Amino acid sequence: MSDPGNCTASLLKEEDATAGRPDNRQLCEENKDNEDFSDISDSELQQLQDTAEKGDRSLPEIKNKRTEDGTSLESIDVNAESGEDLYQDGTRERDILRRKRKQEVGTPLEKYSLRYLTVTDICSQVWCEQQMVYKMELPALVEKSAAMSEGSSIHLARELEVHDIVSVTTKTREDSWAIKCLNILAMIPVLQSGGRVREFPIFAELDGLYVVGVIDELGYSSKGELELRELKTRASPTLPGSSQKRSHEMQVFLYKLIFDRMVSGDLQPDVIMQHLKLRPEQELGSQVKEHAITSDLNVSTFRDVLELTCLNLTYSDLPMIDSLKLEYCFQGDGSLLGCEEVTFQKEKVLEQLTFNLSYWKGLREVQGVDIEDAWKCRMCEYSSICEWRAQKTRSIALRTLNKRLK
DNA sequence: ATTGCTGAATGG
Repeated sequence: MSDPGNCTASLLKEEDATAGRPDNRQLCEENKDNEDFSDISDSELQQLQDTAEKGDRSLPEIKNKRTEDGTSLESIDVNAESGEDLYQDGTRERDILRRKRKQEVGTPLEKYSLRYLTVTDICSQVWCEQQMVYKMELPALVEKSAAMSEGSSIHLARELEVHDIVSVTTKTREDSWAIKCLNILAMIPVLQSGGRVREFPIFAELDGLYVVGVIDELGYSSKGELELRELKTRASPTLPGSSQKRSHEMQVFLYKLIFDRMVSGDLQPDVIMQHLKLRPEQELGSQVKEHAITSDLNVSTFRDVLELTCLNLTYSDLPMIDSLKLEYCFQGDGSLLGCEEVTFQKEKVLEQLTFNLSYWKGLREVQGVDIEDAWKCRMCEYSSICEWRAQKTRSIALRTLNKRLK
C-alpha cells in the first residue's frame, strides 16, 4: 500500500448473520396483486367501507431472534463479500434498537431514538415518506432485492479499484467515528494532489439536525473542477423515471450541501460530540491507534482525532463541489446508460430539505404518495398494512360511490 | 436506563 490516502471505513459484525431471519417471500408475493388506488369494482366498495369502519389493520408479528453475545467487530474496511450478511445484520441491529426504545410521544426523531439521519433516510423519504416510516418501524419486512445485492457488489468492485482495504477492530462508538475521521484525513491529501477517492464520509448539521452520509466518488473533471459522481446501477437497461431521479438528485444535492460545509470550516468538534453524544476523552482502541500511528498521526483520545480532522478540513483549502454527476449503468452487461450533470439550486434544495425535516421535527404528519404515484405501492413491502394507502383508497371509493348516487 | 444509542448505501 504505497498511498495511505486510499483507505475507507466500514464495519463488520456478527458471524451468524442468517439466524433468525424471517422469511418474507410470501408477503412479497402477496403484495403483487395489490392494485392502484383507482379501479375499484362494485363489490369491493362495500368491503372497503366495512374495513374502513372497523379500522382493521392486522400487523404481522415479527420476531427478532438474535445472538446476545454482543461482541462487535468494526473494521476500517470490508473484506469483500460484504453484501447480504452485513446488510441483514445491520438491519436487525437497527430494528432492535428502535423498537426497544420506541416511545409513544415526542417527535419522530425522539420516537425512533435517532441522533442523526442518513442521506439515504432523507432520499427514501422523497420516494415515499410513509414507506420510510414503516421501514423504521418494521424493518424486518424489507428484503434486499437481487438488484440491490448486485448494485452493492458492483460498488464494492469499483471501490477496490481505488482503495486498499484494511480491517480494524473497534471497541467503542468513538472508535467508529475515529475511523471516519482517519479516512477523511487520509483522503484529503489525495484530493489535494488531484486524485480520486471513493466512499468519502460526510457529516454536518443541517437545519438543526445531524445528517450523515458517504459520497460515492470524488475526483476532478477535465476542466479541473471538483466533481462528485454517483453511480446508479440498474436492473433494466433503461434510465430512471422522474420520480426515481428526484430521489437520486436529492442524494447528490445533500452530499454537496454537507461536503461544502465541511471544507468551509463549519465543523465544530464540540457540536459534533454533543449532537452524537460521543465522549471526547474516550481513549481510542488499540487497533485504531495502531492505524493512526501508521498514518503518522499522534493521537490518543477521540477528541484528538476529531479536532485534527476539523482543522485539516478547514485549512487544507479543498474546493467546494463544482459538478454533480449521476452515472447510470446497466447491471446486465455493465454498459453505460447515461451520465448526466445535475444543477444545484440551493434555494430549491433547502426548501425540499426543510419540508423533509419538518416531519422529523414533529411539525407535520407523515405523508404517503400522491395518487399519481400509487404505482409505487405495487412493489412496496408495506402496502398491505399501509394506513395512508387505505385512507386514499377509501376516499376514492367514496368519491366513486357519490358519483354513482348522483 | 435493568444492560441503553445506528456502517450508509444498495434499487424501484
